[in-house]
Amino acid sequence: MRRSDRLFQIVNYLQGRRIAVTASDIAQEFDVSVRTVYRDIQDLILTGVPISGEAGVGYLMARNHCLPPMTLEVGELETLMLGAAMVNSWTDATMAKSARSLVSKLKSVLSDKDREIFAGTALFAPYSTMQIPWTVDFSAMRAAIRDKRKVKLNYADEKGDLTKRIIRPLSLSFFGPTWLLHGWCELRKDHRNFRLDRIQDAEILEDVFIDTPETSLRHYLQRHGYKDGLHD
Amino acid sequence: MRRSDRLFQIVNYLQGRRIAVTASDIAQEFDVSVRTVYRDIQDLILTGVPISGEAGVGYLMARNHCLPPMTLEVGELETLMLGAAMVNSWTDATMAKSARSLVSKLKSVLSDKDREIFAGTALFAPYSTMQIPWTVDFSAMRAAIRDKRKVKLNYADEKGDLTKRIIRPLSLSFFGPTWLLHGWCELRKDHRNFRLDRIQDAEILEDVFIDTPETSLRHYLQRHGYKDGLHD
DNA sequence: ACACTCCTGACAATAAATGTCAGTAGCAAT
DNA sequence: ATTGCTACTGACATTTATTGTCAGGAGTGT
Repeated sequence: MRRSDRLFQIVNYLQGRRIAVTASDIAQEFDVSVRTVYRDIQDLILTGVPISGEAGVGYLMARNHCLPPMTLEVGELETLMLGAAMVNSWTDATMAKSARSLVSKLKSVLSDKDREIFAGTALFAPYSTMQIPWTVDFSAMRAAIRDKRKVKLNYADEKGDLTKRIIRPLSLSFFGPTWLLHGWCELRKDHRNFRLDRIQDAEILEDVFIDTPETSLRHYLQRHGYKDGLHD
Repeated sequence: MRRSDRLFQIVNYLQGRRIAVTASDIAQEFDVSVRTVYRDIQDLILTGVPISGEAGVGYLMARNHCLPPMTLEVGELETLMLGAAMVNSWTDATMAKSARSLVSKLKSVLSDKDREIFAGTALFAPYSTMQIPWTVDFSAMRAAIRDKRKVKLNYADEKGDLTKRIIRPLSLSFFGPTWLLHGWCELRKDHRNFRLDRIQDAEILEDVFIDTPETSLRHYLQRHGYKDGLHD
């Protein structure tokens, strides 16, 4: 095994671990000496990989994703940049921040010639006056989806009629100029979509839900033949 | 210089060249022997870099972009995937294809654990019934922008009134649920934006334009304090 | 045929990486 | 304070990988 391959695999190994890993563990895993592990870790840190090590504890690494060298075509890179611009303009402050740091990282690894090409691509996704504003906390809602927390909504339908309901939030979908929150509605006992701009109020509850086949996102997507061309 | 660094730099060197480059050129550029160059090229090809070599000619490489190993946070990778989904759903078939191949490449380098995390992110950008359809050839328009070709438009404004005008196309901007073509309008002698869905007809002309300070995109962006947070 | 290139194997020389050993330091528990 | 458990570093002999030289083969165009 080439050293550069081993370095890459050490990073993946550390990321797959939730608790600290000692140099001795790594040495055994990769069949090298502890001294070599110390050298490898030092080189990884020098190239910017965020590994922290504590005497008596071991090594820890934040949950990042290391991508190996990749070759992208012009169109793919344009997709990446335009996509980031769209996320920056059409999601919330948290995701916008991620989009900006992603672009910043890309720019730092692209050559000057590559950067010139982008200046000439002329594809933008600016902040848009056509956006319909929403007051829901996007990140909090995402956390509720992830942690399977029920949410109490005050929702105004297209006629302006208000309803209160408890839902199991399952996903968020971009329907420019707005977003839809998809969930299982306990009031209607069925799947429903809610436009973020029509949610008057959303309270994340302590109640946690467990997916059943009927109430799950997977079930809904399969039943409706979900189509964005990217997900399986 | 480490060998892995040199390999990466050889790729960048080849991409910066429009005509074939001999092993001898590369050897001089990097101060190594020709035999070493042959070995390096072979290793690059083995790892998937698309280099073609012809006896008597030299080496050629398609205009791709090689990214070195990168470390992305979860949010950045989510941005990337959601962005690709947005581009897939809200641009044209050409860019959608690039988006799909980008996602495919990413999936092929992500670990199984990483892929699980994405299954749980629950952020989508499906094909949307709210999209306002357009008949303009998006890719042809992008080519006109790139090649600085004037375009003859039949345009219907919001009242439905038709005008014919010749413009210098400068950029495309996403204003979900539609796109705007920005250009210098020769009829109005000023910058104008045109919704793609209101363009009845667009004919790319053979006439080529040269930017002047007044008519350029740069000028317009500076004058209007363009804001998307990603471009300088 | 000649010129110009890519390509490969073999091997001595050079460079880089590795493992062993010794020593230093930090943190927590006893 | 001592012990146990770890991270850390330098030195040096040994091992491994890489490099350059040399020789030979092949393809394309003039």
